[in-house]
Amino acid sequence: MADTITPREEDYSQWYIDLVRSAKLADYSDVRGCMVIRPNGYAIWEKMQAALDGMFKATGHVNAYFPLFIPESYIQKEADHIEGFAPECAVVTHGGGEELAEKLYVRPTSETVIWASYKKWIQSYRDLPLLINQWANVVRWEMRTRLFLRTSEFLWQEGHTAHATPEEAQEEVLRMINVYKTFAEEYMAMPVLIGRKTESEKFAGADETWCIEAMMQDKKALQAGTSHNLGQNFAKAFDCQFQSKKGTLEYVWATSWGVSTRLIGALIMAHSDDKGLVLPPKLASRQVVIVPILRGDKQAVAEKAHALADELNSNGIHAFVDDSEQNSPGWKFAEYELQGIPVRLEIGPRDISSNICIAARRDTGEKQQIALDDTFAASISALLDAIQQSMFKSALEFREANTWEVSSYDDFKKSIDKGFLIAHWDGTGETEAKIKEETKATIRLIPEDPDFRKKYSMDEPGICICSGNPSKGKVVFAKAY
RNA sequence: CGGGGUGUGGCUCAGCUGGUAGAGUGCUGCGUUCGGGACGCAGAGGUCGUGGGUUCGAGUCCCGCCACCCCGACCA
Repeated sequence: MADTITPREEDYSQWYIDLVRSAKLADYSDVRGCMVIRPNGYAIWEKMQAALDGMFKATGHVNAYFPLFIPESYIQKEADHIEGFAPECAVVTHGGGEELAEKLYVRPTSETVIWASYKKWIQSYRDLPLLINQWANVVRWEMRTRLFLRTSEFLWQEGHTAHATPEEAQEEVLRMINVYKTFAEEYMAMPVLIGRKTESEKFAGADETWCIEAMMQDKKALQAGTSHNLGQNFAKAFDCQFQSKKGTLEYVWATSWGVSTRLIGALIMAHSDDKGLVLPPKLASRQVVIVPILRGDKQAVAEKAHALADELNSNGIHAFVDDSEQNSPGWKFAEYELQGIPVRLEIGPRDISSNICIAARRDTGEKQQIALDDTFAASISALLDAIQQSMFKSALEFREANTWEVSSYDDFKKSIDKGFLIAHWDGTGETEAKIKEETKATIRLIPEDPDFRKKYSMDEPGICICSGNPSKGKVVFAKAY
């Protein structure tokens, strides 16, 4: 037997760790809180990068790269920013054997170093908008880490844009949070709620933070992406002004937005099961594994398997054959299920003689016969599409089945482990903090999707579940990662 | 930072009242197998986290240190 995975029912947290390690997605490193992303895990990140990068370019953004090291004086320029990030920064004090005149912060995020450049690049309204994205690693010295979900160093992308008007900036904030939503739903097959963060949950240095929130299989919430409206905060901190068409000097309006390797954790916790990883076909670098049953005329079986793989690959489906004789077919079935390959094809002598093969889908485990005629590639392609759709559908059904409206605080406290709770809130930070203190639930977001708001009649005024004060509308509470 | 746990072949771990290190799995070779984690035979592989101490003798007992993991408070 290979590694065994703790069942989700028994210990969800241990299941997650067991899965990450036995599917060879990541390993712990010898440095606290850091992980090695193994090829199986990195392949998922590469697929994510490719899809997102295409979407960023399609919305007019370009890539650039800014330095890892940030002078201490930069970090200190924006008051909320330093307050939010300084405690969790790694700081370089020595270089080349000598103490540095100014400490260098290993970037926890790049607003400051980027705005130092933007100040030099922006003089006129003609220089705007400036739409730049960077793929990079960042370091945050978190107190408690968890593979993919929160590591000391992680990979991400961060978009940083500069605009001439607040309206344009806000449009950008919404455009990008919607790009994330599209990516989460169409590629990750993971439904998300879109909305705003409360004052206490927003990004350090932002006027407003938008986010997408997903529900994991243990019914906890995970923030999967954020898009911030930075107002003129960083422009003022870095004295970045431009001359408008009218000739006046004005501060630039800014946004920033990012998603990280945390998405891999989200993907795992949204779909995978006790047998291992379950990957949506669009994010699987290997979509189909062909396992030949090598008996009888072994060579003929192996050749047929390779011919099928070739046919799939030439139709844009990523297929490969495992014809090694070291491991039995049973071993291969289990191994590729662990690795989350969406479709497995079995082909043996008796299939060849009846001109079929057996297809097993990873998400449901269902097996079906596929005809080996000129409809073959189209059948597999349709099967992959069906898997992608059905994964999204079941995740959505799961979220909907675990979203509840509650109207009393007693009910709220009793229901908090049951998923997303929709309840009235008086809008104050005090109440928010009290609820968090007493129930560990936080306000995940103030949803903006009109259909969602309507479904739960979120715009109707009411009474705050905790304070009993008037509430202008409902928000979504949950325990979160 | 508080609480808990663990450091012994690549991995997971066993090792009792101290006597000079073992299993499963993985790995290498050969052969038989192969439609749900097959089997036989033969091999390779360990300064027992680290520094001291007790002892004729320490993986085991004592003291210190280090590291990592898990559960909480903080965060993407």
